[in-house]
Amino acid sequence: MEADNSRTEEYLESIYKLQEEQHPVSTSRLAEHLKLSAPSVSEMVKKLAGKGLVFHSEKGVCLTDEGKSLAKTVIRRHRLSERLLTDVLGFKWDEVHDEACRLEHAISPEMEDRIAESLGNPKTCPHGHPIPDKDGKLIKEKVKPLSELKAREKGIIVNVFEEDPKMLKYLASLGLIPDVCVKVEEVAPFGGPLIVCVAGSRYALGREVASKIKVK
Amino acid sequence: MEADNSRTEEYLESIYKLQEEQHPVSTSRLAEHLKLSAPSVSEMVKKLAGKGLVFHSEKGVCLTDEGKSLAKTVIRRHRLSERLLTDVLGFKWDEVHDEACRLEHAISPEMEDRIAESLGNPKTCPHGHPIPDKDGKLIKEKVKPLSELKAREKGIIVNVFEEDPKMLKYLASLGLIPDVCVKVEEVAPFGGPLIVCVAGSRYALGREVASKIKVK
DNA sequence: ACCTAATGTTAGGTATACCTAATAAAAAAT
DNA sequence: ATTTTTTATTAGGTATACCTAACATTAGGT
Repeated sequence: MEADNSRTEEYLESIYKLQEEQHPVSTSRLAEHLKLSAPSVSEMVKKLAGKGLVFHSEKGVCLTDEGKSLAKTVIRRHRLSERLLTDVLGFKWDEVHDEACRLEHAISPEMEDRIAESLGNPKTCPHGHPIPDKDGKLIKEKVKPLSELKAREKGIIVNVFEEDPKMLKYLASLGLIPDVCVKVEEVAPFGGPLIVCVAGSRYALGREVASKIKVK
Repeated sequence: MEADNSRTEEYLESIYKLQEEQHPVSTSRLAEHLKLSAPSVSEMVKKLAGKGLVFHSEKGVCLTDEGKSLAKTVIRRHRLSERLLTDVLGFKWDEVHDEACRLEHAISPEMEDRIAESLGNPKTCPHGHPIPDKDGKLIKEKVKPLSELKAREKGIIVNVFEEDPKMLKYLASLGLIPDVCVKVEEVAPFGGPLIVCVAGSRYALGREVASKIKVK
């Protein structure tokens, strides 16, 4: 009876992402991230636990090995989809997130393989996030937020922790995309903006924004 | 609340296809095609009627203009997906149907446009069926089944009315794919096989199979 | 220690899309 | 003309995944 796993996949993906920020994931954070009510999430988490994909620790929800593996598969499909959308179909990096959110649940293991192969096994998505390989291995580079650089320090953008299309469009317009070198010229005091230099141009960048740009 | 139209799309697509063979579509034919029980279909059809996508005529279910238009959109997405899968991702024509059945519901109007553009606005799917254009126009070539050709007659394969992967694989192995010229050498009597000539080779082909190959 | 605020779960309810069993109506066969 | 078969629908039921309202539990703040 052709199970529809898309809700399960969506939950696991969210749990995985939240858990990277802060380990055991609370129901409320998960509900907020999924834009669902707390009871809905509470109930669904119980079902996921019943399927052996998550378990309840003291402080919140944790993925089991199987759950983590499935989550990584979904993330792999999401990021491969994004690459397909940009590299083959000519989408801009600010247009791909929502599309990929739908595609990730419609991709078979075979298609996953073929996309990866056709694109030359890309290591990252257009936003610079690592694409887990078939075995779930993924290379996390050691990065820090651009906002933590001091005046006169340089860094290379690794990834951008942002999904809002408007913000992404803005960042691209400044040339703030992965693999680009940024130099912090000045850091305004009292949480003020950073003056950064990208490809010869200078821009003032809010702390909030800068904290989402990860550099090495 | 982000409606999930995939079931609606699936029904409309089926109705459209069946209606091409025989105009008003009976509930039972539809149920058989969708592999669902008759009551399920009966109920769903009522809902589709409520949404103004189909209506009940004397003899069966008919698509409204809106329903037909939506059906063609789904078919366009299905066939564009198939082309993407073969032309870009290296799938064989016998591997694409099921993949496309899932993809067709995950494709936005924007993605539809980009696929079409990237592939140079293809006119047909890998099986030779026409891809409706954005306005729902589609060019149906005048064809007849290969099985209706007489001895010594020639034809060019336009499309193959078959979804079974095994059969498609077999046909491809004989070179029986769109745009190929076939000559019927002999027609065995009493509904027996046809002896056909394709690219210099001769094969015996059952009537059943030959009837699914449409030529011009 | 006590009250407030945040967090989590029960309880009860909705919509969607499926099912089987039974019934009604229409078409085909005898 | 009557029986049989096919076709369609109604009735009643299931699973999934969502909801609000109410209650319970835990954590801080003073």
